Amino acid sequence: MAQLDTVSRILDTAEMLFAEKGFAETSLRTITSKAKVNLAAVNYHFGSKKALIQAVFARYLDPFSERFNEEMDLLESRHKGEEIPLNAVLETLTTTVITMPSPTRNGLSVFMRLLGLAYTQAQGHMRRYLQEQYGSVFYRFTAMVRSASSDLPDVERFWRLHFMLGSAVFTMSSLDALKDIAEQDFNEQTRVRDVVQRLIPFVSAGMSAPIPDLTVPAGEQDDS
Amino acid sequence: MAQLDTVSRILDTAEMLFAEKGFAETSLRTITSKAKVNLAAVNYHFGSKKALIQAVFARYLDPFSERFNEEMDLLESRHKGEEIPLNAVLETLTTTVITMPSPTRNGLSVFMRLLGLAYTQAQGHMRRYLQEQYGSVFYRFTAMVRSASSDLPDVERFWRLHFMLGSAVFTMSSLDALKDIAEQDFNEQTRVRDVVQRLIPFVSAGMSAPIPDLTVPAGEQDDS
DNA sequence: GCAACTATCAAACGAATGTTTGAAACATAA
DNA sequence: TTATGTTTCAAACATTCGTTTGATAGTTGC
Repeated sequence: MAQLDTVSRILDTAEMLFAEKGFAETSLRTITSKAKVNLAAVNYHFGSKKALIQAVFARYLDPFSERFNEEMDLLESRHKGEEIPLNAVLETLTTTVITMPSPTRNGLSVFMRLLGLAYTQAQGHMRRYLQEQYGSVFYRFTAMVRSASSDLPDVERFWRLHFMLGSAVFTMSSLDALKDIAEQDFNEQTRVRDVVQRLIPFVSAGMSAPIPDLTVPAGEQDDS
Repeated sequence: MAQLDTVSRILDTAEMLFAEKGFAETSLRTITSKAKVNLAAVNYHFGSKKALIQAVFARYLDPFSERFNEEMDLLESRHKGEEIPLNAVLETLTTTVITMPSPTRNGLSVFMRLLGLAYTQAQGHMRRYLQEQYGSVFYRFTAMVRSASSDLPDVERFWRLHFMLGSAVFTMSSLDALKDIAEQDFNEQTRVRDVVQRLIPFVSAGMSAPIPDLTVPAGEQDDS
């Protein structure tokens, strides 16, 4: 019990601080002092700071990817054979995100922020870890998007998928700041699920936008 | 000459390394050794690391915001009195970005990557600096977007504006990697302007997507 | 040519970081 | 109890960081 208590106190505090300040900017001393555990506890229980970061992610992503896989199973079984509309695919993702029970009481916004950080702050080890650990879930999702937008040329869909990802990741990673601004400017409390539900029609419309004409106006230089 | 050489060698190297690894992860020693200048040179010429970071941004953003203001002047004079369509506003922004001469040969992707980092890695001083220094340009842009989408509720536009920004910054900041993948997967050379021209209809469609219903299903908890 | 200023440099400073150590406290089972 | 294994703890370790220092060279103005 004692070590479990220590372990999860570290995880809870680290998660909070990482989401708040980023990984490099959060020191083990800050974590351990705020968690009221000894400094050496992190290295004892996790091995290293890197391993702690991965553990924080794993606590969210393991149940998430499992649930997301189940939801995708369900979605496929509901549309057996027939084509799955893009909106259904997107909604499966977002409802999984929204209804995910959180390990801590911090809820969705911490998870979002962590995901955003993972993408933007991750150099090397983190990106590799996420790829190896959760790459297959992501691949399955993109495959569903592909068959849900079979009318799109492959190149076009490739870019739009990343436009979509960009909206999500970018918004997530500065979600708290944006929420503050929004609440200040519009006197209206914004819930995370609201942001996610605003995101859906946006990216959905973007995905089915008219395909642009890429003809280059004559006489303009090429910058590859 | 000698000090200008040192100053710009520092700026060039810092810019490259910042874009590559982030701000906190890039040490002055790495910068100065790669730039072949003395370690103390940064503090001598810039005063501090923070000031160096700001100088790197200023070298891009000063000419950019100036040009962008001019382009917005032009756009307004072309639509004197009448309403400016959203697409025109967006295209003004993107063509300014695309045609911006870069201080270094790194080009657009470094600039975008820096912008992305500024948004996601910036705690405190950087965000404040950008706000104080270039807030007015950004505000003018958002004002144009506002009057170009006057049918949208303010809150909705606020979030969509950031979705839009997210697509752009995220895509552009990993543009080199994405371009490589795209060329490898689709055997097709992609120019930066192509990506931008794909981006426009995407975000444009997103901006005029149907407004979502944010009703909370009964019996679900509130996580703000 | 001398003075005043500017720029470079090696070296050190103080603070902060992640990690390791070895002893102490605690728990578990024989 | 005794013995074994696990967890906590204060302290120290070895790096690394941004910054400062004081001496040395280089340049400019008179």
